[in-house]
Amino acid sequence: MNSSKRSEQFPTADHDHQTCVTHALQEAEDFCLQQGLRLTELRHRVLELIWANHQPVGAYDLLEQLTHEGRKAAPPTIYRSLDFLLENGLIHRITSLNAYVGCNHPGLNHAAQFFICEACGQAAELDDAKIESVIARDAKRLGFTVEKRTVEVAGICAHCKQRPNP
Amino acid sequence: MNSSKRSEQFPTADHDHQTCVTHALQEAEDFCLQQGLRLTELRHRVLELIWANHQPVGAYDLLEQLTHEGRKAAPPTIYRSLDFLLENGLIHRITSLNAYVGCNHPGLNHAAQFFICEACGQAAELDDAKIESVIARDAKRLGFTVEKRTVEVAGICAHCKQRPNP
DNA sequence: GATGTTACGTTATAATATAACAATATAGCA
DNA sequence: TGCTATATTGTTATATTATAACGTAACATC
Ligand SMILES: [Zn+2]
Ligand SMILES: [Zn+2]
Ligand SMILES: [Zn+2]
Ligand SMILES: [Zn+2]
Repeated sequence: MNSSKRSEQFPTADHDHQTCVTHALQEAEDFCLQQGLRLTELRHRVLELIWANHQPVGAYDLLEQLTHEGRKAAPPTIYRSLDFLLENGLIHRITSLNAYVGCNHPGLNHAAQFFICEACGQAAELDDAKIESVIARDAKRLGFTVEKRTVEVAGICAHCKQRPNP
Repeated sequence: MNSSKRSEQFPTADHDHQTCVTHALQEAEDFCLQQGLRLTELRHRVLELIWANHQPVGAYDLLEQLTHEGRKAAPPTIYRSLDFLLENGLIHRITSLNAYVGCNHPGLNHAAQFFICEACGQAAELDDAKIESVIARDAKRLGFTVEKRTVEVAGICAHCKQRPNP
């Protein structure tokens, strides 16, 4: 039971991450094919780099990796790919980190909550309907129409609490 | 009933904002006196500028206002004041806007949620224990120790829904 | 008043993101 | 096929937000 319901757990050190990557890329390819979207080589590669691990990664980190691969790349190169991936729900932006992470449920454009470990840098994506309903209730009381939610919780994950130096 | 329980409402156009300002500044002065903190002229002025309205304001906006007042100011000037005000719970940073807004319950270092109107730019600060408890429950399930919460909801406030052009 | 500490001034630079326009690739069609 | 409109990427410059580093001034305590 290493990979079942992984999207509701904090990524563990021993999980089969290659499965995460191939699954995410496959889902992205399927989704884009289905939606008539062009997952170009660049966009595919950026998505792959983002999925290298579960740590949100900065735009300029990605940019550096692209240039090290020999590709001609400038800030707009990476930001345009990020925009495409964001617009189509394939990645999330972690506002509190100015960083980007792969989405566990691509294409849904769903609300998500993130728990981010300050020790190992990993982020867990949750989709807790309860949080959404409480926010919706507050919004209703205020007469407020919700457009975008940002729920990001920083702290220390269970794994890092056990290990002093991750 | 214009100003009662204002902290749980979206700031209305007709509310007596001068009361907000004087109350906030008075509370800040009292708090700093009580805690042995130095609310210097600069810090006091920055706090006052932030409380000019209920719209989160950017650091460089504040900086420009200071320089227009004839004060010698550079980015560190304003960021150091912001740091002081943040550390002592007198203001909040709105991560999704890179902007700063006065705190309704200064000194408590409490968790807060923000509802931010994309039309008028105003932000309402809530302190919904329910949201906190749901987050705490998720954290417990994950074995996650919460350090910092960011809950920011963007959308359209009731007032702006009624008026097409605020 | 000497001394240690805190706050502020000043210059430079880091980190993140976008504007504007040119070149290229792709898709749809004559 | 070749032509044309559109989408994508390349390129250069710049905007926006934030911090590093170091010096000076104010303040407090003795
Ligand atoms: Zn994984
Ligand atoms: Zn961790
Ligand atoms: Zn007010
Ligand atoms: Zn509004």
